Amino acid sequence: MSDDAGARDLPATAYAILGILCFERELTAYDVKKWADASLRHFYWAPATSHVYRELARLEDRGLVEARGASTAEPRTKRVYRITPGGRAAVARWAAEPTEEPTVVKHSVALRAWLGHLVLADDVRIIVEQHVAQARRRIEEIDRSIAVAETLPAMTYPVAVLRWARRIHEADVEGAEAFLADLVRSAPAILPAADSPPAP
Amino acid sequence: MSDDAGARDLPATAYAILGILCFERELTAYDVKKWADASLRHFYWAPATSHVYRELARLEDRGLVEARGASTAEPRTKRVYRITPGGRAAVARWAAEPTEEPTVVKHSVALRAWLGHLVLADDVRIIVEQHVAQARRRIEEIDRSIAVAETLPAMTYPVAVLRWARRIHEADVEGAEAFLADLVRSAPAILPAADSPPAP
DNA sequence: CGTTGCATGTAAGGTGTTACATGATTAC
DNA sequence: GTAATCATGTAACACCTTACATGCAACG
Repeated sequence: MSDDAGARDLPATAYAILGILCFERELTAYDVKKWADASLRHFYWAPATSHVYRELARLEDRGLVEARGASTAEPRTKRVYRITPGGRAAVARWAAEPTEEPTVVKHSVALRAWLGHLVLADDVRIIVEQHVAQARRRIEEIDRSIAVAETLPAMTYPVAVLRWARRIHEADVEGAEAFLADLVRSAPAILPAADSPPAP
Repeated sequence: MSDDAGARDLPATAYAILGILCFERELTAYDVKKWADASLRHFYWAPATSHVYRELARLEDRGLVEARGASTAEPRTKRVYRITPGGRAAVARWAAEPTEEPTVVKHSVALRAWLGHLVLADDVRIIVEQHVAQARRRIEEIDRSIAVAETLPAMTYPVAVLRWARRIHEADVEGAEAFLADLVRSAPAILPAADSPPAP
């Protein structure tokens, strides 16, 4: 038996939550969710609230986190979680481990645009333009996260990763704009429709 | 009753598969998987093979695709799928529909780098450098997909979207390199360890 | 005194994966 | 003839979400 206790075969999500718990002394499940929304979301994923609760319960079972406050018996009372030495060791081991896991970009607007030949060029333009606006707002959110993190010590890695994520989302905006420029060149007869009267 | 037959509440994945079937007259499940690996993977996702089979069966149930070849009764014989008019209408409707669904970048290397403070700076450097190499290979794959698609007519949208995806993955490489440069600046004492002898 | 934010969960169900089993066809 | 590729699925399970239920605290 090796000494990696309960740390076997956890999904990346579990390590993400464990990772969040490394930045503060203790957090409620609710707090973890807020951290995920503010930071993790931009380069990994934002778990559902209920998922965070379930994941923390599992991590507690495995001894990777421990809770202060109400015991499991009393429902609906505040519970504050803290990472254990075992949890810290597990997440550190995971973080140092090289991976072949490919980066996934799940981009439902790009997927729609990919099917552009099925719809009016104008509809494609609309959804991509909307996406550009949304992606710009996302970049502003990242900037706010960076601004907050920069003021804190011991956040140099998170800040560096948020900057990395920022570049990716900037490229998304640039790519979307280049796509729109392409669209204008390849469908000039359709796109100006809003300005010019329809041909008889 | 509206006439949107069996097209209710399908996940984006189902539309992705339906979309692939719009590009060719007919395809086997195996072919669909290959298309997904070559194209979809770079801006959306690559489904497991078994998933493609299950999804095609569901789409057939709903009348959005139809199969030629062996009937459902005979197992393990070749089945070729084709999109139906209803399927084409459903995917066209979906593609034109604006969405607020945020783009997800699921980047397990960035997640590890985010936790850099838990491990040796050298370990962080190694996994990020490895990722850069992998991301560069990914860009080459995208280039090959673009080269193939460019020779085909009616692939202008897929080509434009692949270029968009290419920008995103290029930004990933640039972001990773900037991260590494940051790392050298903030941890100069640790990083050159490989070249210089350890201090006594 | 009502709304917003904090706070915790359960139940049910859909999505997606891995592991496994099986066989036909093509190319060397 | 045998290896690789084509080709099809099932079973079991893990992951994650939505919908729902509950209640306290602070602010206006």
